[in-house]
Amino acid sequence: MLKIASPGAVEPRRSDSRPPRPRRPGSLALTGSLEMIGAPMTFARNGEIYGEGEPADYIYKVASGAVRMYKVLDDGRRQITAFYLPGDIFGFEVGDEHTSSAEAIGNTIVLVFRRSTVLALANRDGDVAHELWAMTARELHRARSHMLLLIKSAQERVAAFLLEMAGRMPASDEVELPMSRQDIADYLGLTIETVSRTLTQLENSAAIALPASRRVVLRNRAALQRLNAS
Amino acid sequence: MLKIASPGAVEPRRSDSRPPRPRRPGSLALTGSLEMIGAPMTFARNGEIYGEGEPADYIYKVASGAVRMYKVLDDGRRQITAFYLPGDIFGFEVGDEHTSSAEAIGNTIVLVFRRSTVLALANRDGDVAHELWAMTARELHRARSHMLLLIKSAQERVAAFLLEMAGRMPASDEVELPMSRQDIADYLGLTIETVSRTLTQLENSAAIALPASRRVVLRNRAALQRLNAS
DNA sequence: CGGCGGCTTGATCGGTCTCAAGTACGGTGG
DNA sequence: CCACCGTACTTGAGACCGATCAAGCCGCCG
Repeated sequence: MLKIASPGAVEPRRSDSRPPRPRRPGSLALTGSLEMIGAPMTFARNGEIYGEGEPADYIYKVASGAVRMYKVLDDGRRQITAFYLPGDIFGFEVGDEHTSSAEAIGNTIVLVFRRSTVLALANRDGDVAHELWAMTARELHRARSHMLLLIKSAQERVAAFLLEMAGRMPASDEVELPMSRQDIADYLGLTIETVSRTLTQLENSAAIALPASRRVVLRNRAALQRLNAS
Repeated sequence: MLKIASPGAVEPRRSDSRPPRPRRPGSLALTGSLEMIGAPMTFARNGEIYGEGEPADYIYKVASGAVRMYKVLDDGRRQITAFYLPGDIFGFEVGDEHTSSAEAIGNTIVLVFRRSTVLALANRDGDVAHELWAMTARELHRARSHMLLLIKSAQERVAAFLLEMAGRMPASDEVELPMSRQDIADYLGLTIETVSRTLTQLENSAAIALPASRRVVLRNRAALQRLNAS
């Protein structure tokens, strides 16, 4: 239990200077009650979007690509707490500082919003305030589900992960994974070898197919569900 | 990984009929911005306060005793997501249903508040709304810390648990644990045997003393901190 | 005194980690 | 177009930690 989880080989660099200036506008629909203009911002593969402890001045919405949010324990182990896919909003904090770090997984475009603007809006409009609260509650729900994941066996964790990703993707039977095996491992609390082995087991038992290492075809959802207790 | 976590031997029974009628008033300070009257309600040891999926019409504050909040996987495994001690507020949901179950650990008195009252108040007062949001955010923070726990070794988990409990108790060097080994195990994602063994290890290494099975003296906080990576 | 539930301790088993090669793939330069 | 390289991924063998199965112990209450 003293292993380093290689938090990205290449030193991450944000590909843009931080405080962004609106260029092409993008819209953030806070589930309808709030429509805002965001500045698009591009991050290179493994680029740091923000770090734990930094001031949380901005809120982000994934336009394309994918984002991992994580914490690093002081012995180097990394726990990924969430993946964010196109359409997802992240980086929103109640306090003034980010409580986790966020990085682009591949090349990624996010829309950026000033936190102060959103908070001001929430102060005037109760519906907006409720939206923000509901967002935090959804994160809480996801975190609790994730806790349940972490007490399961390797097979259950991987099966649950695949089902979760499939549910969040447009074409829901063929999943294109944006993240590496290491990312999956750090999300599931496993090692990369165990993730790899488990995937081949699932392939051998005809539950999935792996036409490419990052492309997963769900061949037998029922079998995956069965593995995935509750 | 197919073990039953004995979700309470005796069938839990609430010791009071559910919709409570105010008797002796107790106060709920929502960190200052909200002061409310709550009806005291008593639950026997292992009594169910509410179940997952039930309507979330009430909010609770622990007056005395302790409460466990948990989810049960369909194979019987139980994950305790949180313990609530005197002063703690729990049972608050953004949606209309409880997303977990809650039980009294020992004989417990809670103060009960109508959710609708609190929500109405929040609609009129932005500060109250912010308080509620902050409460959810604190829960999120606790859930994320708990996730980090679950990827650690048994020693680290138990050490972290003891430090957490000590930090939440009045006398912070001698901890009186209200919960059983089974509860601790289900909280930490371990078995009761591993929890027990780990405690004796910690005692043998002089990090703690165990004058009674539910009484823990923190004898060497530094050693516990050292175990507890980040 | 007996019985029972909660806790501890012991012996063995098994799943996941660890260490170590080997393989596939994508990009770069000749 | 192909040879080369680096990175990501897979596969194998062995070790280790925590789970499992099984007794025993302790404190409490009838």
